[in-house]
Amino acid sequence: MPHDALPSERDLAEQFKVSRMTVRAAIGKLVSEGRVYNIQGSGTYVGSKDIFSKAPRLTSFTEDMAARGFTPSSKVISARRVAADRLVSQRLGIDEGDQCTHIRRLRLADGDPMAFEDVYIPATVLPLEDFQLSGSLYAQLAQAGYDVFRSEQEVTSVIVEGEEAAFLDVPTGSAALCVTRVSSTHHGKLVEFGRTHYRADRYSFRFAVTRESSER
Amino acid sequence: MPHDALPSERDLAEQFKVSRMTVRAAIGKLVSEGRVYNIQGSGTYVGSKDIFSKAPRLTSFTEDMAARGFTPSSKVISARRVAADRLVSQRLGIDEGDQCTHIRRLRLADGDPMAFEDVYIPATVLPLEDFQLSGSLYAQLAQAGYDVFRSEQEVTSVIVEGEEAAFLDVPTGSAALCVTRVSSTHHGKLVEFGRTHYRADRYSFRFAVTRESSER
DNA sequence: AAGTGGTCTAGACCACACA
DNA sequence: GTGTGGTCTAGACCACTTA
Repeated sequence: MPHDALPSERDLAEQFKVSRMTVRAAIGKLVSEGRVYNIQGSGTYVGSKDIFSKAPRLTSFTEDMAARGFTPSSKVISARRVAADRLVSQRLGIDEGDQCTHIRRLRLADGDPMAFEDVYIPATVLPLEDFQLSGSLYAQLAQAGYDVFRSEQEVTSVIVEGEEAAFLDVPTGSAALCVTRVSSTHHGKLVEFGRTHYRADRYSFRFAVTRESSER
Repeated sequence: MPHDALPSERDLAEQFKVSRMTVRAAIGKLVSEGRVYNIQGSGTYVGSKDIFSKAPRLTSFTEDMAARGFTPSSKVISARRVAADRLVSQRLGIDEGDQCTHIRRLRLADGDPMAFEDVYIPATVLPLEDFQLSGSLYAQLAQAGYDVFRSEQEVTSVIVEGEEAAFLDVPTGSAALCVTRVSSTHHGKLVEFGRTHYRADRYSFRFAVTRESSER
C-alpha cells in the first residue's frame, strides 16, 4: 500500500544475503523511478500507485505509447530535402542553407491521431534517399552509426490550426502540448531537431517530485 | 567544455584522498542534475551548458522564478471557504462537501503576469481564518505542521479565456501550460490540490533526458 | 591489453526521527 | 536510546570501450 514502510535496509541485506550497499543501490533505482521514497532517520516508503516515474525518460513515441497502453502507429505525411533555415541550423549546429532531411509524421494511438511531428535531420546524418518510410527513426539513425543517447527537451503549450489541426482531427484553435527536442549521440553530435504537438485532450505528462534530502 | 571527459573515478579518488565509492556518489549527484553523464567503459563527460536539470524538482513558484532570473510577486484574487466538489474531494481524499480553503492568485514575474493559480486546501489543514494574504503558502502550511514533501504533477495544455485571460493579460483563446498537482506530507497526508496556468509565451519547462545504462 | 565505469563486499561512523 | 537512512572506506571482480 502507498506510504507503507519497507523493511529496513539492514533487514533486506540480511534477508537476501547481500551487502547493505547493494540494497541501497537497488532502492536507489526504485527511488529514481518514483516507486518508493526515503525519509532519513525514518524509513523507506512505497509511493503512490498511479505515478509512472519521477523523471521523464528518453523514450520513443512507440515506447511511450506502449507504456500508456496504446497501440502506436505512424503515417508519414511528407519526407523532403530542405535547406536549413535560421532556427533549424541554430539548433542542429549547422550552417544556414545546409541540406536537411525534413520528415512530417502523424502519430496515432489505437488508430486515432495523437500527435503531429516535424523532424529535421542533417543530410550528412541521414540523407533523404536512405530514409525508410516504415520503421523506427531512431533505429534508422542507429543503423547509420548515430545512436541517440541524450535529448534536450522543452515543453510548452501551443494552439494548432489549419492543416495540422485537420491532421490531428481537432478544431482550429485547440490547445496542444508542444515538445521540442534536440537529440545527440554519446559524442555530442547533434542528430535530430524535432517538434511534436500532442493533442491536449489525449496526452499529458505525469510525474512525481520530491523535496529530497539530496537538495543542493 | 561540453562533452569533454572528466578524470577517471580512480584518478579523482586518489587526487582528493577519498575512496572511489565516494567519488561515484558525488558524480551520481551531478548525473542526476544532468551536468555530466557516464558512458560505461569509456568515461564521464560534461553535459551541455544550457540545461539546468535532468529532472524537475519540487520548487515553489518563488524559487522557480528566482532560478529563472525573475523577481516573483503575487496578488491574491480571492480567498474563500468552499465545499469540496467532486473533483476536489477526489484529489484531496476527502468527502464531497467537506470544507476547503480556496485561494486564487495571480503570479507575477518582474511585475508582469506569469501564471494564474487555483489552490484548494482542506479546512482541517489550513482554515480560511488562518490564511495570511502575504507570505509563502508552503511556509504557512509548514507552520501549521504540514510540511510539503512530495507532489504529483500533471502537465498539459489548455486554452485560457474570459476573466482568467484578462488577469493574465493575454487574448481569450490563448494557449497556456497547465500544471495540476496534489501535494502531500512525509506521511502521505494530502494537503494541497492546485492548478497553475502559465502563460505559454513566457513559460516553458526545459530538461534533459538520457538513455541510461540503468534502463530497465 | 589497458583503462573505464558498474557492481559488490563487510564493515564503520554520522545525522536524524521517534517513542 | 534505539533504529533508520546517509555517507564513507579500501579493497575486489565484471562488462565494456578503445586503441
